[in-house]
Amino acid sequence: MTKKKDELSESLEDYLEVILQLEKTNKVARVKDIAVKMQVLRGTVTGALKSLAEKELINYEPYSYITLTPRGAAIARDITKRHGVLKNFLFKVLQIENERADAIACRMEHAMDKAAVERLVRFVEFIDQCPKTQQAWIDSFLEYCRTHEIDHDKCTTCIDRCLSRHQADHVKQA
Amino acid sequence: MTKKKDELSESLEDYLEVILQLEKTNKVARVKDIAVKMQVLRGTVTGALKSLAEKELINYEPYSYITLTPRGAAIARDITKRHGVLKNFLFKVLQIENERADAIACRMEHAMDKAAVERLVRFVEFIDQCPKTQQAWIDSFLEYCRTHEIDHDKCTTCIDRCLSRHQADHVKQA
DNA sequence: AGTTGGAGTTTGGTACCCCAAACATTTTGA
DNA sequence: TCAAAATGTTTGGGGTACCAAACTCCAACT
Repeated sequence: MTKKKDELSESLEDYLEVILQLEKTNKVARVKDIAVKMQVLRGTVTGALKSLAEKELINYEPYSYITLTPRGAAIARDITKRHGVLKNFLFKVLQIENERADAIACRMEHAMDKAAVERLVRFVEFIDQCPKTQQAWIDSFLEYCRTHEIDHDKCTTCIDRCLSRHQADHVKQA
Repeated sequence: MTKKKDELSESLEDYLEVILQLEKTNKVARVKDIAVKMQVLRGTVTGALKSLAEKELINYEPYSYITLTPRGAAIARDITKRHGVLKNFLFKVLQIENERADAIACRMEHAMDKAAVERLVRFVEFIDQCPKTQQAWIDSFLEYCRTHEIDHDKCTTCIDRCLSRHQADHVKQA
């Protein structure tokens, strides 16, 4: 039926993301604001809006406000989620500087399919919940980035600490 | 001087990557083979080659073989490295199925800057070397993906095993 | 109400990347 | 050696995405 031409270009995905963001902060999205966020001229925005309207992802009448349709909003939320997940991984785990993490996430978010995003969510969750990793392990990673080596003499105490922490946490909950 | 217009499009980056790959396996790159790998018609390849030749990234004479210039080869190797790192992470760590990991890596590789790639390399290295993670931890992650929860009762023994393994490895090397 | 300036749109142009199909060259193998 | 076959190139056309600048609309202010 619909073949597979439901596919949006990366650019249009970005527009949806920005529109959602503007709806949240400003109630409605205006061409000028979209243009600023997308770093593009207003004329370019008009073109993109027509395209999105054709696909029934936004409600658009010339000279009027722009709102997302339910389908558009769903896609926008999905993309925003990807963005958040990726940025979180880049920033919190890989410890890439905030702005840059955001910029990279913005480009990477279009490359992953649903399953991959889901996997990454689980992965970050797992780091956060497995007693062997958590923040202590991420801190060790930062150390490793500086020194480029692991001091195996320290590992025993590190693992011991990990065990104590786990037992403490475990007792707290019991 | 050169401002920042050294920037290659994602598409041209892909062409360089493919040409490098073909140079390795076939000694030289031919238009038809590039077309197959890029999933594009031969005519499209010719256009891309002209573009790359203009930027002095390949040696190109009509109807003749194609080779990378030193600059082109350097870029191609860089992109190939990104691709490998990403695929490795997606496949080995996130355990995304081989083909799909490759396809996603192929799209993500253009989004990361040098520092981010470096970080990811270190990250995978670190997982592989830190006694608290390594393959055992990755296996636990897979388990977590299935169950969506951590069985904290098992953590103590898991950490104990980790300690033993580390001590065994450490002794081996001493 | 009339004017004016900001917001939105249109138009014409560029660049990229692709396809289809006609065309040119090289390779091949009979 | 000399035509097919395979390979490579050109041409014309389509889609997207952008800019610059002319233009239209609307709303605010006097």
